[in-house]
Amino acid sequence: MNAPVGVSTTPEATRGEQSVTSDVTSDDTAAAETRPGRRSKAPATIYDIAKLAGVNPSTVSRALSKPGRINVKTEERIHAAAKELNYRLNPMARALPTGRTNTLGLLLADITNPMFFEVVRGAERAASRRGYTLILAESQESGEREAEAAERVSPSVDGLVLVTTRLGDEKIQEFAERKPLVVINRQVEGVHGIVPDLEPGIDEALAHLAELGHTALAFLSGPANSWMSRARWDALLAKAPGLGMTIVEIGPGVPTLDGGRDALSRVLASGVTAVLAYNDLMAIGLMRAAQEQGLVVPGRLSIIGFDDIFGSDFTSPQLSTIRTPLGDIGERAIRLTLELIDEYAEGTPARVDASPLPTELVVRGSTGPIQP
Amino acid sequence: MNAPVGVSTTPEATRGEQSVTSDVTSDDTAAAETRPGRRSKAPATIYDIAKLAGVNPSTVSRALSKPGRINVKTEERIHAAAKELNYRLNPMARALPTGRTNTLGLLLADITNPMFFEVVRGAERAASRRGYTLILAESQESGEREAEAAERVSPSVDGLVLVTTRLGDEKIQEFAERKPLVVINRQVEGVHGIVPDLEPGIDEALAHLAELGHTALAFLSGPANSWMSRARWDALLAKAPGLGMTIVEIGPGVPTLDGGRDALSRVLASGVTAVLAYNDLMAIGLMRAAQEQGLVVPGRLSIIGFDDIFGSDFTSPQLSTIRTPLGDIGERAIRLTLELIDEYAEGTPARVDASPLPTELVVRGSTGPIQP
DNA sequence: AGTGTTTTGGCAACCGGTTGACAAACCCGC
DNA sequence: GCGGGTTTGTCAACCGGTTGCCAAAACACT
Repeated sequence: MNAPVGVSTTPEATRGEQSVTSDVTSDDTAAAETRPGRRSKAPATIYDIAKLAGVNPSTVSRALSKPGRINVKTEERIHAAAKELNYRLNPMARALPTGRTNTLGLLLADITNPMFFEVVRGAERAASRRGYTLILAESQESGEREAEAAERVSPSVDGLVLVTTRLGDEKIQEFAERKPLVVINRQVEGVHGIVPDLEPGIDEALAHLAELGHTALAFLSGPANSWMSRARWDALLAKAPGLGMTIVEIGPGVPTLDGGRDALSRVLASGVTAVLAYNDLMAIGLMRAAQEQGLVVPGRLSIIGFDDIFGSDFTSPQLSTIRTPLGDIGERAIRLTLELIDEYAEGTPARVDASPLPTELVVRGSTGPIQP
Repeated sequence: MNAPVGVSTTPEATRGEQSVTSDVTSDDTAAAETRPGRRSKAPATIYDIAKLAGVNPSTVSRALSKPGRINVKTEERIHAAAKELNYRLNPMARALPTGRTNTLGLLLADITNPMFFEVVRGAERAASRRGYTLILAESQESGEREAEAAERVSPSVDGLVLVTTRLGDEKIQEFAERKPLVVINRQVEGVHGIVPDLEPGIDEALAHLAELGHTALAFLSGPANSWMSRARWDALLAKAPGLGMTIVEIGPGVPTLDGGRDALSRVLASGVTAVLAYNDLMAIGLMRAAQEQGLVVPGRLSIIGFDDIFGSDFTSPQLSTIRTPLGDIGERAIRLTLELIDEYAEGTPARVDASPLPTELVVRGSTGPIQP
């Protein structure tokens, strides 16, 4: 009844009224000058270029983004005009009709966690290689804020990467069906995920501890909803008994220095001689707390972290840790996201690179022979 | 001669052909369902809402962004429709006519430097409080890449913050006249800058060292084009002699662990007993190199860093350092940028908060009495 | 010279919002 | 019941690009 039907428009106003003067072969240098006003410069548009080069705006558009589509001579003229006007494309104007922003969102739980350094580096590398810009957002380890951030960022990116997300599976799946999405350090039904291969690192770590004579281990687990914490625990649980070692889980805990500190009393009470912590931050926190109590590491307690973050070799003793190939993970996540975008746009099925991303043990000073 | 003049258009195609069925008071819940297809959901637009609510799109626009402009009854109906369609505004479409993206760019030299943690945190806090989203970009300590990043990010943000930029003054001024721009840790003629007040921290540090008996100091300087490195050196140079101490500059060096390491031989050769490094990373690098040579810190060499970054208390001994209020700096930079944006848009002159951002000495273990 | 084919460039619609201008509808007091 | 002032909602232009369609121009080949 009230649907707007067949509205007719009056003729469109003339967009470019002829600017009589300004001979095309203008006074070269003088052109760029900006007189007084405040921050004057209204950036040049393709319409300005078109006028200057004496062609249609659509021709400018093509000359600039479809090399070869246009006569070489014209193309050159247009490029010259663009340079003269110091033209730069308006990404929003381009995004509107095409729906592509050439931008990817990377959501981190906590910028303050050095774990993300290499992920970001790797991601940035892969993205810029393909001409994409990354936009980083932080969720402060809160699922709610993360959902909000994803919501906010989502409309202006072509794809999303969630790093060690705190979101629930359903929420993730929901986002995944709106946009190409990849999760890092997590596996969710129907969603692409990039996870390291824990096995080699864990095998080495367990062998290393066994060799040092440890038989009673503890795992300091991370947040209860952390997929990766669970994965690490599951792997340890599966392997340790086979080597004749006992292992207990202590946690969950917050994945920070304080989370590690807070676990000390439970660690001591458990009577174990070696601890694997969910991540390096917790390992370091635990180590510092132990040292403050006068306990010597590794004499009294051997400690192993996960990830090999920046700073894990600042401590004394330096931290032994199971290194995760974070840079590769970030890089691969972006590459996969890009594949998904192509798949969505062009129908070419994404090839997913399934080669393993192995972890490895880095032996430093925080592990040692069991006290006689 | 070839200017396009007075083009007339044919009637605009009907945007919304009446979708006969779908009674407005639709089957509530059932509506959201998405059938098969690939990632189907084409997001709802204000046109969809308009159709559903039986009003004009412009009314929808106003209902959504100008509360009060529209009859309460209609507004409610529109909000209901928006909710039902799970509408979310397309930021690009909004940005195009208004020229405002509600987005700010933050350019960092190196994400890997923990110095930026708190800056980013503070900035994020201030930005999101005002409904702005931050875009982080990294320049990897290269002026060229930084210019490129600024160039790339600039068109899609309302303002820019440069943190310890490696750009030249002219380049910075150039960007500043295109967009509201604030620099952190730098002062440039005609550009707004946020810098900490070095004096208190440096005074305390010098007094502390004097008290410990040191009389021969060195400053490990950072990159040659670092304004902040120069500022720190200048302040030290101005103060040290007055306290009866000698001071030499060793540098320039790269502002990383390795930069600090590499300076060791020159430090030892200089015969000083205490060193202030351009930043904590260099200080830690130097300390570690010294310890590897069997030199005891602080016995043989006292070391002070700058900034108090994450991890500066991981070392042993823990690093004494001159703390910079990084979070406040990030926060204030964003607030100022926002003021500049308002000034530009509404002409209300920006009020700049000029209260000092004092540094302070944090005494930990890396400084001690001079060896007898 | 005449016809067929390929290039080249212009036209106008479109992406999804915002906004100035204006007219219709409503409200008011007298 | 009427003039004047407000509200409310519609119209259409606009932001700055992209792109399908098409006609004109250029080129090729008999």
